[in-house]
Formats: sequence, C-alpha cells, structure tokens
Amino acid sequence: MSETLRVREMACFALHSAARAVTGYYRPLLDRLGLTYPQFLILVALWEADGRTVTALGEELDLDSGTVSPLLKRLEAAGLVERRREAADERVVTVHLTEDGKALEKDGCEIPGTIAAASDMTVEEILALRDQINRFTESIRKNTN
Amino acid sequence: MSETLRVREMACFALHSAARAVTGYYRPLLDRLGLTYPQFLILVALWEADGRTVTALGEELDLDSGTVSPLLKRLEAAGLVERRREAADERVVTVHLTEDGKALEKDGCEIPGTIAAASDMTVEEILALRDQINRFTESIRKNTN
DNA sequence: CACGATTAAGTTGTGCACAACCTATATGTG
DNA sequence: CACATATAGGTTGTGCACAACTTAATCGTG
Repeated sequence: MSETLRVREMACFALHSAARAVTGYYRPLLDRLGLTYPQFLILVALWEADGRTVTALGEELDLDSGTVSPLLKRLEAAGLVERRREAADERVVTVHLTEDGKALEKDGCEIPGTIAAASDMTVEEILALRDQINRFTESIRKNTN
Repeated sequence: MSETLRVREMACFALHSAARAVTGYYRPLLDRLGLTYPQFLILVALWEADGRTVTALGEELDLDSGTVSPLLKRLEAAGLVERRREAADERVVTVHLTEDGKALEKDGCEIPGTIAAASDMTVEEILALRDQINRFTESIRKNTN
C-alpha cells in the first residue's frame, strides 16, 4: 500500500469494477432474451429447482425480500414466472416457471460459459479465480458487523 | 461446468456477490463519515488529485456522466466538494474539495487497509487477487460489444 | 386456549448504474 | 465567417440494492 490512497490500487474497487464489467458483458446477450442480469439469476435458480419460496431465492442470491419481491413482480409481469401463495402456510409464496420461463433455459444456459472465452482465460483459471473470490467473500461476510 | 447451471458455480455470480459483500463491509464504517461507497470513491480520487473534471472522475471510476453528476450533486449538498465551471472552456466543470472534504481523508484513508484483515488474507494475497481481477476485467471489457 | 414473539412477503424511500436524450459551448472545414 | 460536428455536463426514466417498516399468518409458552 502507498501513503496516498489510489482508486486503481484498491482491491475493493477492482471487485466493484469487475462486477460491472461482467453485467456490461451480459447486457446485450440478455437483452435478446428480454432479461436483466438479476432477473437471469432468478431464472437460473428456478431452472435448477423450480417452485422455490421467495425466501429461498433470496438466500441463494444473497438478496433480501425488498429486492426479490419487485424482481419477481417484473418477471411475473413478463409472463416468465407465477407466484402461488401456499395453502399449508399462507405466509409462504412459491415461485414457478411458466412455459415461457422454461423455454428460456436452452438459450440462457449457454451464456455464462462464454465468459471464459471473453476473459482470455481457461475454464480452469476462471474456476480457480471464482473459488478464491468465494473464499474472500465468505471471510468478509463473517467479519462484517 | 455441469449440465445444469447453478448460481453458486457461476464465476459472474461470485464477483457480483463479492462486490456487494465488500460494500456491506464498508457500509457501517462509511456511515460514520456520512458517505456511501461510490461517494467515498469520488473523494479518494480527489484526495489523490483535487480539481479534476467531471469526465476525468468518470474515467477514473468507469462511470458515465449520468452516474457522476448526481453523485457530485449530493456531495456538494453535503458540503464536501464544490463545482466550478471553467472560464477557459465553459463546457468543463472542475470539482474541488472543501475543507470538510479534505478533513475526511485522515479517517477515510484508513478504511481500505482493513479489508485485508477482514478477509483473513495477507496483503500480498489481496494484491495478487486484485491484479488477477483487473486482468480479467480488462479482457472482458475488450470483448464486450 | 390466549397472547406475545417470530416469520414470510411486500412496501416505501434513498442512492447507484446506465441508456437515451438534451443543451450549451467549442472546433473544424469550406 | 457560417455551419455541421464534436464534446462536456446534465436530465429523465428504469431497474437493482438495501434499510426500515408494515401486514398477515404461524408458533410457542404459560
């Protein structure tokens, strides 16, 4: 570290900037599917396991209900998911893919794999970087008040 | 890669999640200074070189005028910076720290250094991770339409 | 069974990111 | 010099992130 703080030398800025670069890379690809990046993540979670509760989706994506609820509202308005309040526990809402929502999987699941090529890194390097970032994140969350 | 796409296996999600974890870590520290994380980044850039133009700040932080302008407006309202339209070229606005803005450097510049400790990593490991992320970002930006 | 505590989801308000657009000033070419 | 073009900064509108709060349903303990 230097005595003067420089934006470009800050690890936190590198992360911040990288995350925005990735959503920028995804944007034109997802535009074709009519999706934003967070909406895409919700669909990925549902393609893996349909019928999750709102809370479960929030846990999977590290998001609270204040973010997930409006996201789901927009996905429902787009006809990609359906929300059902459960009879067994009326507090719970489960989220289900519509046929249109299911149909997007074929094109959608191709997109993340293109990141490796676009980053001029091998798949192995990307996965190693991912694991390192995940270890970092876990520690940071543990040490956040 | 697996046949089923999983949120937790996606490198892009790892980045997305890490960036939010970092701003979450910063939040309580910056709250004491009355700053948000993007506002803090603007101040860091100005502590390094005061009197930058709006465009120069945007380039430093990879942000366009639609993001920087309102950010500066809030910082000005908080009394931390001042905007001056230049006589030499009236299109240009330079941004200058007020005394209050300068006074925040002492406390502010301590914060980023605490990330290493909070991440249970050495400074060297953090810097290596930062460099790897920056290489990744550069490639991604180069290969974004 | 009653009632306070907890839980699930949603709402409201603020700030950031970004596309699209606008205005004013400056520049360059004929 | 005139006029098309480029540039700097700002505005508007949409969506996400998140804190704080609300509402409704459920749970747990006496």
